Amino acid sequence: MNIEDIKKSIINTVQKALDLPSDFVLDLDLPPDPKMGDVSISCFEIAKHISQSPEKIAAHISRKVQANSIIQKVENVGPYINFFLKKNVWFESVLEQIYKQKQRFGNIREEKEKKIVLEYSSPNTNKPQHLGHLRNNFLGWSLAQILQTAGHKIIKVNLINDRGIHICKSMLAYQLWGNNKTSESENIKGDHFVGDYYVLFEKKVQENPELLKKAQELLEKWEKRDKKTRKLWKEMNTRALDGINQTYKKIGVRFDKVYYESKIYKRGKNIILKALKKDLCYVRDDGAVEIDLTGHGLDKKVLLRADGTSVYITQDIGLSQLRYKQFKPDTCIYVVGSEQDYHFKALFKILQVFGFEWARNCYHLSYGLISLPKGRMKSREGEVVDADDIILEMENLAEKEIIKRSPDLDNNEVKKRAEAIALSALKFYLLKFTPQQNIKFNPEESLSFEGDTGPYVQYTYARIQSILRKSKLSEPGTDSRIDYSELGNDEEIELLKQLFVYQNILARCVDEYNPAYLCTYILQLSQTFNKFYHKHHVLQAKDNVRHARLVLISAIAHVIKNSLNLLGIDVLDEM
RNA sequence: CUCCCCAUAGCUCAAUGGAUAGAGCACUAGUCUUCUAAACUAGGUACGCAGGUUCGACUCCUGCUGGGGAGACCA
Repeated sequence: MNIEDIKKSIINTVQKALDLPSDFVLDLDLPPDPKMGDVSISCFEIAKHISQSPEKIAAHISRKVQANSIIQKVENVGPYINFFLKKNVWFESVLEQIYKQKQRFGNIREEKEKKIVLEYSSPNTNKPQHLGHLRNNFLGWSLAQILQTAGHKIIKVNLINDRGIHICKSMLAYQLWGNNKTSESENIKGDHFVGDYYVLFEKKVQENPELLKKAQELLEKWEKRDKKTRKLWKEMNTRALDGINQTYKKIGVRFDKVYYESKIYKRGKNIILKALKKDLCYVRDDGAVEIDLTGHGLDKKVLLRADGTSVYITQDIGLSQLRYKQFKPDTCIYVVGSEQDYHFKALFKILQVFGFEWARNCYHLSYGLISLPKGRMKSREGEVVDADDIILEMENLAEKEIIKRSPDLDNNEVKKRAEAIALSALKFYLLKFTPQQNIKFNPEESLSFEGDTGPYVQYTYARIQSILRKSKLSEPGTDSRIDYSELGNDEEIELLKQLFVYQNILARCVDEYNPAYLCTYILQLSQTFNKFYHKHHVLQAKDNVRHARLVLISAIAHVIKNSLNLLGIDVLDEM
């Protein structure tokens, strides 16, 4: 018997007791107080269906439902039916299912498996990534992992914004003040090297507005494929990308397909010209091509400049169509910050107006901005929390903590653990917020390894592994000798309940594109385990209890590992 | 001026329209000769304001106040 069978069986007893149609949807809840029961069903929906008071229905069912192979007893509290389950059956079902399914545990196959193009990251090649990009990268990666558990095929896509006025700004600054330095000669990571010139440009342009014109001239030269300009562009771009890719590697983020704006930016133009012929948009008096979206609750939007060149949205129109042709996905998800909410509303609407039906299945996963105590992050002024810097800072902190605890540890092992712990703290910190929520960055909180943090969960996992190692049963298996009726104290029941609902949590993450539910969940699971740990012994318990508890904690470890991996976080066997 | 997002404890965040609104941080006092104290235990405080829908609202709707973002031939 598995978890699904148990749920169905409980629901079925209620359906039968009331002669409800078998497709009548009933959901199981957890009662607020464990003393009330193990699982519950509320009667409000049933009451609507059979026009009786929910209290009467609950009372009726609690009298009528008999104990069976799963249900111990039934009680009603007002309009709620509370079920007490037979502990041994319940524990055995859940724990053995986890043991059998391992990393597949909790995965729910959607009826229709979809092909999904997931665009995330999309960096500019004129600067290194900062905290906001990390949020994007972590969200995108985690979401890809989570959606895969539902059987969806995910194509992770990156769009490198390697062209445009912002790129020319750093190029111009280098031309003027670079003195032929290189990132190698200065021993600076490529993206930082380029980013420094971008910041320098923005500083100098304050004193000398003429520089902006020069940057625009440079852009024109670039578009005309001027040899010297292209050479400089290629050099600086290669450096910047090299640096960005190093950061990707460090944080464990990958892509299935990478697009370069410089290669595809002209693509949207033809689509717009075709739409023009069909009168879906129009040429303004000054020659620019515009679309009127006021009928759709939006504004007018320029699609092509008077000189025929592309604007930002032009290339997005082109790329979305290109990707549709290449992959024929069921859904496209764009992971992009909330400051572009309007842009994507307009983009999807324009595509629909142009007759691309698939645009209805495009979705902008908008996430909130990160602000610093001083205010908004500003790349152009260098007022940012740099991604590489904060990772390094956290690794150093983690290293200190590790050495404090294990002074004799091998240096390589220290480095390895420090990296895992630092990234865990950072990833967990950024993922535990609901994506839509803005984050007020608090340096101390984010650098912490204690409390509601990734390392806390990792620590819980390491504790379990330590017990399993000492038990000589690193993988306590299903065994007919295991007597699950030995389990049943408050902490054990609470742990089992949480394992029981894991797949519901995961399903919500899939449905709502939201990894944060998993964060909340593993924190709670870890807390409950740590309470159990302090109150009850595993290794010192008598034989049959010990064995059952080993299976329980092993199952918890599996679920923690699964969850952390879905968040892009590695576990450690020792900390 | 218009549109979008947000408002919960001193601070940072949780809470599929349902039972007594939860964590962490900070503060106080405890717990390591016992499976790793990155842990645990005990202390108390909150749904911005005003209406509405509902058997039932932190959750949905309207208005207001306050904060953030957008409405560029920037990306």
